[in-house]
Amino acid sequence: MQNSDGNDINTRIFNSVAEVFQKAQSSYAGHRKHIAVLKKIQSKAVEQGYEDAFNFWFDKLVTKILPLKKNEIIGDRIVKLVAAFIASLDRELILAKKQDYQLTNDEEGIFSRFVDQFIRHILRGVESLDKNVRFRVLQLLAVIMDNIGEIDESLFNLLILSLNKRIHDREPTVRIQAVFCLTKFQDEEQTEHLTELSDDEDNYEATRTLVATIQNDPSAEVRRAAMLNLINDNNTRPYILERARDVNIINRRLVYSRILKSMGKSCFDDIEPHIFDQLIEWGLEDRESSVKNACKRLISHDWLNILDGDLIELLEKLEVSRSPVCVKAIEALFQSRPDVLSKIKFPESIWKDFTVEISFLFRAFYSYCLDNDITEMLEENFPEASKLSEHLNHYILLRFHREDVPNDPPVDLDDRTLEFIIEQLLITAEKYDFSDEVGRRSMLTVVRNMLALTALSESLIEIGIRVMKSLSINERDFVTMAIEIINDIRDDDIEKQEQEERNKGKKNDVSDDGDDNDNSINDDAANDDDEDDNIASFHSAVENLVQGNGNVSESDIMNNLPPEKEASSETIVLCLTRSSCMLELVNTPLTENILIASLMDTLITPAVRNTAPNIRELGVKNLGLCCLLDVKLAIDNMYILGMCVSKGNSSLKYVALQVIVDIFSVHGNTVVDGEGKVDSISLHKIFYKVLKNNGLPECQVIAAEGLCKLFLADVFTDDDLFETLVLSYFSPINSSNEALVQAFAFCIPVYCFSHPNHQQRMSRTAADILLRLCVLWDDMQSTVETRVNREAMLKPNIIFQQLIFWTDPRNLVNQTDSTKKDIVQLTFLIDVLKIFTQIEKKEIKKMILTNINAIFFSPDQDYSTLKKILEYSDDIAENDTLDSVSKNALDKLRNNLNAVIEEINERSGVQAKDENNTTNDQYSSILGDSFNKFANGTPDHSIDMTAEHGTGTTKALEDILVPDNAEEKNSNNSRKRTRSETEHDTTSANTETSFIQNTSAVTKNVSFILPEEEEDAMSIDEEDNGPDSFTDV
Amino acid sequence: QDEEGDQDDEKNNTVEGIFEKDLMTYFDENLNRNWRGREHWKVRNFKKMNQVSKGADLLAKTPAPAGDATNQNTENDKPTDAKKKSKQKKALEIDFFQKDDGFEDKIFGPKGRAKIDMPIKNRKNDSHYLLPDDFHFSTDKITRLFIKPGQKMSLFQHKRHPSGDTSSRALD
DNA sequence: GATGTGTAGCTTGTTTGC
DNA sequence: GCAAACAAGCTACACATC
Repeated sequence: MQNSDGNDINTRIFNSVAEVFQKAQSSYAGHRKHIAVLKKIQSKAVEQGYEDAFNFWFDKLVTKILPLKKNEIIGDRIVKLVAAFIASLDRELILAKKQDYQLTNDEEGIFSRFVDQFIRHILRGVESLDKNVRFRVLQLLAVIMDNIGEIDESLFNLLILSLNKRIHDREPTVRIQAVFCLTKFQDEEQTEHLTELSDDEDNYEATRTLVATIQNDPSAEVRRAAMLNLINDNNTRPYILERARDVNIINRRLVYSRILKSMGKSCFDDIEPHIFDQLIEWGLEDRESSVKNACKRLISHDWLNILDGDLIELLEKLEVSRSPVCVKAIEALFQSRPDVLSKIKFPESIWKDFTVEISFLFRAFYSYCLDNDITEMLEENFPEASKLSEHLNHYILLRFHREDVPNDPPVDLDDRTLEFIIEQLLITAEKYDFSDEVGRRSMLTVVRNMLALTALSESLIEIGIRVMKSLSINERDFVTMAIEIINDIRDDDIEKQEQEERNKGKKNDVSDDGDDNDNSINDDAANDDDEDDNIASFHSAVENLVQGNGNVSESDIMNNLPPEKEASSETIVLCLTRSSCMLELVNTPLTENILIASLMDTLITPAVRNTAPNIRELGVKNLGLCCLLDVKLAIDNMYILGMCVSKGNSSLKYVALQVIVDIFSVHGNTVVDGEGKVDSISLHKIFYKVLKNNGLPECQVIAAEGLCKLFLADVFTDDDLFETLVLSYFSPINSSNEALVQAFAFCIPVYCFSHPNHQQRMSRTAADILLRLCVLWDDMQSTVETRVNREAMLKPNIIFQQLIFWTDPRNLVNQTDSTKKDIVQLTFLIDVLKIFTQIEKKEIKKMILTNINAIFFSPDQDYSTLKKILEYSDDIAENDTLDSVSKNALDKLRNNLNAVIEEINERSGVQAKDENNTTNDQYSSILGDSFNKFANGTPDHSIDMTAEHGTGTTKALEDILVPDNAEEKNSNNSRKRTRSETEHDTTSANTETSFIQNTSAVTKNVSFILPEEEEDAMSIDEEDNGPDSFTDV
Repeated sequence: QDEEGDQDDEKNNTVEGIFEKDLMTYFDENLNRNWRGREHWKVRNFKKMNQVSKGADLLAKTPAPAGDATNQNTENDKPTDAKKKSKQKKALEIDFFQKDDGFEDKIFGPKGRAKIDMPIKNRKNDSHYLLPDDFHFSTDKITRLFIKPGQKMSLFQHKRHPSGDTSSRALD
């Protein structure tokens, strides 16, 4: 080949290819043509023996687009061009092979050499330092992956190696492309190497990598790419569907709008039932409406259409009796598919042939029509009440007295099914129209008879009682009927026992009951070391305090001898279940409800004394429900309830705690602190202890939620207890108690934003909370070994942000124009600035300062307070050595403050006459008055409040205000010292002692977080007498 | 200013007591996204009261943090700037005819292993980036009594006395 | 890590085509 | 009559910058 000719051809190839690229970069428009041209250039080059030259220049030109950013459209166009070119070559080859053409010129070899060279070329950039290059390389690989034919093993290995590295690339965009590439290897590997489906390590490698990625990649988009491209088979499906709870909204939505939708009918067959239920529940209960809507659409649109609009079949697939969320599903369906709604009919012919699905539809349809006032549909489909009761009775008979049913139904329904149908009918009945007296009476008879059945399940008891309530004339009528049923059940049992005794002879058989009780007592002992003592004191407490137990002696109870004619424990449970369901629906005071008082004597009080845990718990619940109806009863039983919480086993604790909270919710503080009453401090201590005890997480949640309720209701107003509450939210030992964290995450902001007084309480305690947590965090960083444990603790900057948000007056509801003047957050800031010097770690100082500008300032706020903040921050700026970031933040704060203060000065210039002669301090007194005449939460007010609650933490908080050693050394700032000292005079006589107290308070708090070191350290109250204190009452 | 005063009066007359429900939905909606709490908490505007309760905006339009006034004055430049930027972007074109010999070396250049990989600690996450169980705390849940869920307290009626012993009277 | 800007992936509403 | 196609507008997340 001649040199000049060679150069000429070489150049011509370069120019031709470059020209194509040049044109193709500006638009997708001519791509078809460009590809044809490229092919022509290639084949001509090959003809002339310049195959390598073509490949060389092609690769060289593609290199040019590698550094282009992700969003650069030019890059995408060239990538598309390359992909289309390769795809076109590949397609031609396949077509040729199929049609068995003679491949004259080794097209296959040309193609594979081109591809091989191309891939090897761009792989040179796969580990480039430029992230864009890595991105483009993998993007190119991803788009050509489907069309590269067969590649040799060394290249294959190189590719896999590179991809497995890039799946851990620093950049999410690169990882996404790596995922795209890897997905192309799944299918091939499985078909190539897998004859049977197994999770054999080597063969499943790509899929395994993708599964690891879908779960562990920090980027939502990468997980999304894996989710949408992972092969969907029995092995991988759980990992894909699990993404219905991905933290990312889009990923969750895609499970419903893409994954499940595309699965079509196989959703019902190929997904495990419990996962299927979960998916529906997650979807319909999602916090995000878009996810919820996607799920609703899937069910009511896609799935219903798949099943040709057969609603019953859809309900079958949803397994309505298994998953309670189906109620929501069908509601959504009714709402979005009026066409379906109008087709639903309930002719009388099917009334006796109800199935699970039909009965569910019946109940849901009725509720929907009722809620939406669709009277014509109600009239058309639902019969008069007497008919309903007749049908209900039919199914009750089938379930409980099958022998009495004359004609056995064609289909044999099992007990569970029948109970479900009965439940649906009862739910319908609760809201049914019983204006027809005949219908009402017949339904009442049916329901009363049903409630007398001892084999009735708990859910049917509950709904049965509710129906009875709705049928009753008044509450008295309702209570009478319920108690009649309860008495009958008990009397029957006693009669039965007597009968048996008469039959068998003697009472030799102490039977199972006694054994059961013994066992359960042993169970209790396992839970608590000193359970025996507890039971003793428990019983004596019952003895002394439960009303109307005059005649039973302690020894009777201790010996566990049932009084004569006592019903069996099974029967007692039946009675207690019914009575608690009844009591839940009663509202008239006990004084007007003599029957319930008698129920207390005959059923409830003995149950509270019972040694069987389940009976005792039911007894306490019943007792609690009665206490809600009578303040006197509540007062009398506060002590025993407190005992149950402090000495009982976990489930008794759980119930009793709920009862105490409910009593407070209903009766307020009248139940404590007075003659013969339990004092509130003791009860506070109980709450402290439960809240602290992370061995019983469920009880912690009740304590937390309960305390929040009571604070919200302003029943509790103690600052110390409140601080404890907030501290347990942030405490790392509770970080794994999700329910607790979520309770606080909801309740604390509701509390803070619902009333200025609430926000002020937060503001008063916030700085101390922050300081304690900073100290703890610092401590944990140095002492705790594992990263995971260290990360259980929130970083101070997050805590600070949170506290700033909670104290921000702009978040208050019921805002008035005085909100702008609110200084509740500023007092928090002042407290923080005061404790700032106590913080030693630069790191923490930085975290506080860099967030300090989230504080809200406005010229409407109190001048002297703003001025004070400025002075404090000036002090810090002068005396602290800060890194530049902290300093910038602090300067920004000072600038903002200066601007606001300046604005106040300007405004007041109109009012104040001789402003030139007035010092700032004088200003403060003038403006302080005039600017705060509307604001309730002035600094004076908040100080008053503090003084009012001057115990425990508050003391500690005041102590914290005292400057620490470092401050004293640095005492050239006389102004600051003077201020501190002045304040200090009002709170404590001796600086030295205060300082010591302060350190001890901090230490003490540390042990609160790590309770194993000091048992009662959580209780900030200094003089906690320990567990026995409650018995001293 | 006068307008605000009037609105406030109106608020005080209408809001008191009546809008317990509105307050409840207000809290439910605004705290919806922060249910996970702790590290997943994010600052977000507590704003949408207008839509929740009919006319009365219980939450005054939050005054924008300092510099509110400056927003409207000199804003003519910004849109043009944006347009310029987008034009500049579109103007980019590659000269495929230019042969730059050092180009490939720059791109494929030396491999500085360190920076291009994700830190090891980020490669595995025990949460698997899944949400925790949702316990669905809501105003509805917390206003109900524990053992008598049919009975609800009214927690959001605004009461005068912080001691408030009788103010939490439970309602049906 | 705080901040501001950009953008993917919808959602909504309207039009157009089969 | 329904679905596809399209623009306009929205929001959570990602990216960029300091």
